[in-house]
Amino acid sequence: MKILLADDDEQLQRALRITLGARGYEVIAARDGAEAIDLAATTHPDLILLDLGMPKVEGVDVIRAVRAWSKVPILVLSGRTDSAEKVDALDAGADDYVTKPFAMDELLARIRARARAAPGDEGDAAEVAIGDLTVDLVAKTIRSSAGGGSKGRAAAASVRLTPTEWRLLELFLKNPGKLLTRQMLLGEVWGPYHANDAGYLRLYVAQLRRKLEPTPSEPRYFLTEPGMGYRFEP
Amino acid sequence: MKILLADDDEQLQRALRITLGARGYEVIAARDGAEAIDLAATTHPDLILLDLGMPKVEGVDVIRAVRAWSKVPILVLSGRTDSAEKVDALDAGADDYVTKPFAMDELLARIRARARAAPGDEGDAAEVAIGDLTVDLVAKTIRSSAGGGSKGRAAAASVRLTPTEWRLLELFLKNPGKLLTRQMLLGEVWGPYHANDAGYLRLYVAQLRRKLEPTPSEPRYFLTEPGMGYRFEP
DNA sequence: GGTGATCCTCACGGTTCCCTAACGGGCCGC
DNA sequence: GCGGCCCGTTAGGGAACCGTGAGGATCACC
Repeated sequence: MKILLADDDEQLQRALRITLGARGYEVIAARDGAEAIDLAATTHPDLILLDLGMPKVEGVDVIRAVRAWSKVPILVLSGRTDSAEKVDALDAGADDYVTKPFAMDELLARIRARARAAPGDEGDAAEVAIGDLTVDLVAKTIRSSAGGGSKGRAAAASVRLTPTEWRLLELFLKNPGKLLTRQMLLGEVWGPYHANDAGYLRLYVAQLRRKLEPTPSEPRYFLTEPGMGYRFEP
Repeated sequence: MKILLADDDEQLQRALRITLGARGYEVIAARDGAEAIDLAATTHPDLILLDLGMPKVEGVDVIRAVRAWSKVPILVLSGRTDSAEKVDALDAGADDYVTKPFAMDELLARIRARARAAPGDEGDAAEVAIGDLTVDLVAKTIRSSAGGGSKGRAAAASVRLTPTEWRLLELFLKNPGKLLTRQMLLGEVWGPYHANDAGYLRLYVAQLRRKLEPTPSEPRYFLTEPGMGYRFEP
């Protein structure tokens, strides 16, 4: 359970880091809005604790930027008690709003509530079949489904994906049949600032096809939707 | 959007009923905990507004009883500010906790946040039927509803829409039965600067008809309103 | 310091899509 | 009957997009 902690208050950040760490959460720290957006994209946290009023990027803009490509729960911390600010943050996509000062056990309970609602990543069916290959998302392995023991090992050795390829493949396999827009794919894999560089995608989709499709020149599983994006069809 | 309002405070209940009703929510009222559990089971609300400290059944027990069989979002209202009570309610399964007195616009924003996170139990409202075809607006797919196995696959494969056609179709499907003027359609699809170029529309409406209507020459779903615009009739 | 893998940039054909233009048919007023 | 208006249809050019290959930049590891 990774939590992205975005707060510029040194003292509060240390206290939260210790408390959350003791509860078994893995804490990633960001000190301004830009860093928060960046880390949200690169580390894929399971929850974001966001302090409004950080330097560089306005808090509501951080929420909007993250929501443009991710549904990760966002819990806002703020010293402001205006209901207008709460409404803005919640409508921008935040899931909860806590005003400082707050009781630590209440914050922890709200974190648990958000984590509970979040779709469990390590749910079921970590294995997906693509043609003659079987992909295991948790073990990060690909083996040949067709019976043979030694042959299977040999095939597994021949199909190896790079980290970026795994991130991309994970997105496809978790959204079978659905259209994934370029914007969404680029945001999830490379971060929100590269949402316009379409060149990356073509290259890595081509590599996935070359490694996973039976006939890469005529894709059957990783389909192109011209002008919109790509689609994984099981 | 149905909201189950469980509150024994007569005055607050009336105020909430009026406010929520004005926002387009359908309000179901319960006056004690037992009635709340009962109505939650029989009416299947989309969200529960629950006041702690109602007679007959303890608030936290209501939460547990509902959570035993449903994941409907529960938003707790309470006059108690103890963090211990908040923790109990949240850990029992509540999704949010608001202390009275509260600002009405904040409550509404929190309701929107909870409603946003709940994508509906199973029936995706994103699917619309047009004749023998079923359109899924989020997955951007069109498949044949009629059972036929191989024929269905073939039809699904043959119906592919371009990005502009999807934008236009989305407008029609989101405004069923309503007249859409040329001005409105052109502005939404091609931007505000092309509001007078009527040529685009004829072309793309024709393509939608050719791809979706059973008999494109005699439209049944995408109707022309001469001199004004078009209308989608489900 | 060398080596290998990974990631990104750049440039080049092929395909798809979008828009322009022109033509035919139904409806209305004259 | 006749001409104008609006709608439906078809064909074609230009632009954007996609697939592919080669090569440099960066980093981990030996």
